[in-house]
Amino acid sequence: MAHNDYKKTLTLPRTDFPMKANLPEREPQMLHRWQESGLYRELLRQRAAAPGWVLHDGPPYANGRVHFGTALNKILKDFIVRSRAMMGLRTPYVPGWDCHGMPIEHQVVRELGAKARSMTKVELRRRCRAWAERWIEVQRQEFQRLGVLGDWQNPYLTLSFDYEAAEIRILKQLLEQGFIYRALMPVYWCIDCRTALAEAEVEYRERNSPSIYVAFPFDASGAEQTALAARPEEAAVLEEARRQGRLFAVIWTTTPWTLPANLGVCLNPGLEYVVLESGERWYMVAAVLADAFAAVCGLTIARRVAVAEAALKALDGKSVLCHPFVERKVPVMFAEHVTADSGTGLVHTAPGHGHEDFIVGKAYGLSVLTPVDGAGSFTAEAGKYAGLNVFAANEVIVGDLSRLGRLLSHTSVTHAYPHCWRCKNPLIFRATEQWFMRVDHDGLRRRALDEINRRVKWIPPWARERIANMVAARPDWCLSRQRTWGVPIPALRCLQCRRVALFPEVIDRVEALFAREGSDVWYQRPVADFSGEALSCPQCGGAAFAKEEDVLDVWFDSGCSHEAVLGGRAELSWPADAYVEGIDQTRGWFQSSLMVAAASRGQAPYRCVVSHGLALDEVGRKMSKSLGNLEYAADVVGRMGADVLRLVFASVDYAGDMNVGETLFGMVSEAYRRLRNTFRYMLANLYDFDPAQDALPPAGMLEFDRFMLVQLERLKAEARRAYERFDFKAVYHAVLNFVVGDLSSLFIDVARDRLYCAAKASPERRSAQTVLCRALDTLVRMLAPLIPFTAEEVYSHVPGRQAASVHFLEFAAEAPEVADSVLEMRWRQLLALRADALKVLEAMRQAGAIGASLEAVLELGTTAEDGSAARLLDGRLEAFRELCVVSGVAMMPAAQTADFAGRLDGRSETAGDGFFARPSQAAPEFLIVGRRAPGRKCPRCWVYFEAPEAEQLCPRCRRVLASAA
RNA sequence: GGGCCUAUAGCUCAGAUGGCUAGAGCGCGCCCCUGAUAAGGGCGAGGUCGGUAGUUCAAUUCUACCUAGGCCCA
Repeated sequence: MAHNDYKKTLTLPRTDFPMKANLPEREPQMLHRWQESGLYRELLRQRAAAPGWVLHDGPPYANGRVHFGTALNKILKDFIVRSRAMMGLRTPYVPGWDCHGMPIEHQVVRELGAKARSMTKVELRRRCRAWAERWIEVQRQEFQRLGVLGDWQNPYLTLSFDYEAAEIRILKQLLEQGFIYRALMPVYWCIDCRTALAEAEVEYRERNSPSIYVAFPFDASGAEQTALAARPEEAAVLEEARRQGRLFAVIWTTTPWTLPANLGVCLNPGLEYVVLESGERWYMVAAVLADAFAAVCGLTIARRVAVAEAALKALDGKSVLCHPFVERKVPVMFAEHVTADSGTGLVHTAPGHGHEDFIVGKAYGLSVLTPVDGAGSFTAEAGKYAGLNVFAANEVIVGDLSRLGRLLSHTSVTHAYPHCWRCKNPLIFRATEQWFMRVDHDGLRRRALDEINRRVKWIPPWARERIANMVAARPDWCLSRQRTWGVPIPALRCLQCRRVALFPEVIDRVEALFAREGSDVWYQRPVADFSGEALSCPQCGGAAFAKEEDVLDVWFDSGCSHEAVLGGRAELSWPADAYVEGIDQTRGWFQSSLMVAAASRGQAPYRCVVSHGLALDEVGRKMSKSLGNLEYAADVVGRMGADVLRLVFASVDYAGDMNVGETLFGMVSEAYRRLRNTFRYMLANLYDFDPAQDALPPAGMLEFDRFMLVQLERLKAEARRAYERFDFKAVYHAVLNFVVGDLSSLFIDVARDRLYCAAKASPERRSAQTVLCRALDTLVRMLAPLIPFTAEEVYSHVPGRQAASVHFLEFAAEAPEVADSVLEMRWRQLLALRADALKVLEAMRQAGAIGASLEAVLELGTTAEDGSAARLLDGRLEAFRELCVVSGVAMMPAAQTADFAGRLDGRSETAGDGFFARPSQAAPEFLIVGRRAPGRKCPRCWVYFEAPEAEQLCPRCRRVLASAA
């Protein structure tokens, strides 16, 4: 036989599985097949009897394409749903969309331009609906393309009739329970969008504001005051100053425009105050801020008199101050929100323009003055400022203060100021009539906190404290919006007394009509269809009503989803097992859902909340259109495939923000190729293997192969634990380490000789194949939740398939029978010895003595006198030879070992005529010597051997061929 | 200003109750193989574990403060 003919006698790898993934083309085909075969439905059918586990989808906003952030969220959800399914659970997943709200209305109105103004609400709403539906379709396609498995044919939409009806039903329930009230209260107000905004719709941006110190004169005409100073002579001086109009209380503000609405000045009861003499005037400020105040206002202080505590107390609630430019006496009040951080320790208070101001004002019985309309212009109540825009008025007011001698300092500050999240314009705080949900009614806040702290599991754990802090501090929820695109609040206004109210019986009719015809009916039908015949105003008995047209906050829409979706679908259940959203939803959906559920059901709507960080760009900047670094999922998927994008998200720690860029993509693409190729190699060596027939029981396998099975068990357990705690990066890294470290560079390298050269059905080859088959089966299941397309493709080539799709399977079962700690320990030692042997071989290679490792033989010596070390290799010399992939391994006589030890003389390596030697680092009693292999290379297996010239092949290959013949 | 969080090799991640020369994969450098081949293998160089102070026989691991960054709030 000619030399190169022996190749035909080998069992070389063989497979159709392509090395090149070509995911952008292959994945859509796979997706099509899944859709055709109804994979999602079939999976649920197969798990029909299994315990359910529900991830409730937080609805993305139906506007725009799917970018990295949205993709990250859906992919994490898919990891979770798929991995729970592979734990044997029944995991229905109903995706949803948030369809109402300002962003859509904004876009639609902008596109319509001037036409929008002449449109009826119903027409405008029709456009908004069409807009939302268009984007839902786009996103639906894009989410599916990412490989996200769910009920895409029947998603939930907040604009669907039944959803709107459910939402109205919850509103009614909350109303009847006493949570809903209407009040005049300061709220964030966007003068551009002309609507109230929820906390969650506010974003803080840097803004330049005026910074002014304003003097409020003490009322000179008033009756004699309590002595402000303790010492009689000082008190007399101050009283004299007051009578002459030379005594002032000083406040600091950055919103001059709120001064027309000023109704008082707040002090902190815990602070000490002083009165400073400068020129003719006396100024009252907090003691600790006195110097800073004087410096800012450029005042020279002649005298400093402490204000007596008792005198201060006596001022409480008394209208002893004059408004700086309006004919108005205003009281001194005490409030804890006043701090000594900045300003003067005295705070100008306008109940119509500030939350704390409102609360203090309420406590002191002040009215709520709001001389500003919805467009941000002063009303007649503001006197001479009527008609002015509030921000434009700043300058005018400052000018007036200056003329009147009330302005002590005028500079500007740059600070974080609330802005509208949609139009990005600065907001104002303005009291308007709004609908609210009362957070402290019926112990709601306490119950919500109880749920947060005791019942719900938070991942990562610190998310608990965050939401708890927020809920503990949150104000009542402003539910109403003066917009068109939303679920109408079915309130009626009495035409006689103008009182606005919600009536349960009206809501019942509304609910029924919404369920049948959608919420447009509110605008289409006459009021009588809702009010019924007998309705009368509880205040005045009036019987004529008009419809109010405020809509519900979109956060209330989505906050009801647990009820509308989990409570309304047979395959789902309440509460959800998990909510999974970005950490920003702590103030959004996590909270709105919780408030609604805790109020209506007394319980959180979720058992567990997983929150993730933001997807940032390569250098850690937030992705945004304006920066031009916004990446769309579809672009990456079209370039690299969904599985690579998914693997990217699987590889990083989602608890924090992630820098997602080309570096990461490059790295993960490489890892993907590595995984894919190893799969390919495993498949290629299993083409003639039927696990049912050919697999060996562990007891029948080679020691080394059994050791590999033990490693595989460890991986299995690790991955399972990682999936259980939603730690996908741990799965990713564990799998990659196993594939690269244990399989590719170790097992495959070592077992290759057996796979290729041993007889096809020989135990040593079947043993190796059994390892490959079990590893392949385990890995393909383990990775299925992360890379569903590739896993399916691999699985379709796996011998002895048990299901039509890998996604119907469960994670590989544990195999406790392979555990063998003695064997494991022994092979760890052998591997350590191998690592040292490889260093010897490397030294030989560097010196040009060998190329391939089979060109070398090794000799092992042991310096341990009792010979215990050598026992490690007892009967395992051939196994160790395979492990090192050399042509021979032998033990050295003691005398020779001593000779080498002498030559080494403590050095880490030595070389001489035809040998390289080094002591083992792992097991110092061992000494390893490498030499060039004697004899010649077997043309079949490439192992060097010594034999008479007549023998072409090595003894092993001769045996193999003889047995085959 | 307040709350919560993060900071380990160029990159992505490990490092349990504090304890030997801090690990892995990728990338990088050098080399090998050509029967996984637009593959595969070996060896190697990379880290004062954000900084400072403290507790301790001993700190990446505990405490305080600081710096940088993130989210949320004022």
